[in-house]
Amino acid sequence: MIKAVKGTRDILPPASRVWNHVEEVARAVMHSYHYGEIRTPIFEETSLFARGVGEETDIVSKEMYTFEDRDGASLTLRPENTAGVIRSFIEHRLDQVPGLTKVYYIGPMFRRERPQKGRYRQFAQIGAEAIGSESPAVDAEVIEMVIEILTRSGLEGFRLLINSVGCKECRARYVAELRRQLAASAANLCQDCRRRVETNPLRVLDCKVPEDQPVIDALPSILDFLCEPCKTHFAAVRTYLDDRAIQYEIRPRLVRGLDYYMRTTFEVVHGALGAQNSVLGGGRYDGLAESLGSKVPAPGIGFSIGEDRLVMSVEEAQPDRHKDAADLFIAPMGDNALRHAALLARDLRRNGARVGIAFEGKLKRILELANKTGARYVLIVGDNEIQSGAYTLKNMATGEQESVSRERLTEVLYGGNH
RNA sequence: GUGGGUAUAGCUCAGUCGGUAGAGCGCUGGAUUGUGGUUCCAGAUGUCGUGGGUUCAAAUCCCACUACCCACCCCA
Repeated sequence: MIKAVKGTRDILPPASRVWNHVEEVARAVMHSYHYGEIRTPIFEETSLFARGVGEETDIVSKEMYTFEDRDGASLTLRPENTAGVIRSFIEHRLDQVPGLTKVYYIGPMFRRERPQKGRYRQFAQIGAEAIGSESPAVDAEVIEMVIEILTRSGLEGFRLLINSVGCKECRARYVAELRRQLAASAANLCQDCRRRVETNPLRVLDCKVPEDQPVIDALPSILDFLCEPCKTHFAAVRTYLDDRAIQYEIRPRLVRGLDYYMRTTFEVVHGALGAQNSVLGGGRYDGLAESLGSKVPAPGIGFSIGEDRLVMSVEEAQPDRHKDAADLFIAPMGDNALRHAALLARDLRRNGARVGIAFEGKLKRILELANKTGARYVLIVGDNEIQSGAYTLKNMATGEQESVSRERLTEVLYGGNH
């Protein structure tokens, strides 16, 4: 039997309803913040991610789906979408378009990792980017927007974590200091951390090995190393979040994995996700456009929600809020009735009702089916009903039946008295 | 890439000391000519993950492999 490849999966109805719901909420919220949808290709030149995400990151060094095109070009399935959006921004000279560039995307990303709870090789992200301003007010609005999406999706019990990772200059000073202190206590660190001291000292900060915690606790906070502009920026972000009464926790240890982040970084965590407790991550990336070849500065900030994880968390909160069920299920008695019922179903559907129709089977069987699928009403259409112009409408919850005209049927379905 | 766990019906799982497989749910038909849910009756579905070994005999013991899950690394 051919099965879905490792780390990929089918989203079937009715579970797909939750996905639809989450996406509808996200679109509505982002439209209300005046974001427009951007659709970029699902694969790009490999060099885009190497330069954008960072050559040394795990994503680029060992997780990309890279393949050679027939003409020899190296292409890669996108592992994230910020680099693609910035590429598009530069290519189409969106800096020339009046106002901030505010775009969102929903779609699949690909990383060749070992799958586990909340982690897939093909996964979906809902993300947004606001490009063209360094203002901390934009940071706050982006965070407000993403919190709005989570809340209106029905997510409960999540926590917002924020931090500032500084700019090139102040982070470099901080990293140097970390290296200095960690080198001194390397003997007390786990294998991974000893390696991290060389590769990426910031990662030592969120090491989970208990034995390492004393050393980590003694390390300085990056917030004490921020230069004046970065300090001011972070303070302003916090003020704007306070204005909105958005609850957050400052986590100086919060480091994001992608190289391009600077200044504001944030993350939302939720308990339903196992070891991958992060529902979304985001941050500011002021130098990214230039490093991808933009001749003009294009400071930006964005986030991406792990849609798989959000859906998982929402399901945890409200397991059966989204049921698939027909408003009306039509039971035609015989071939004549089926032809009549088909036209009736079409008209009712055009008016927005969710209508099912039984193409075969005895009435008993059809009622069983309607019952199992949760249909609210069954309409029995037989030759005598067609002739008399009065159908038999059965309320499946109460078992009551009435003889209804076409007008009365419409009234029951759309009249709001049910 | 590393570690641990699991693998028996569509799903969730039981299966004793090695004697050739079961339950619940679901599915199909009937009790009911055009009336569902509850109930009753009947029925179908298995490469016991794959391959090998031990044995008169393997779902069960041994070996290898594969898949899935969880965790590490890292991230959404």
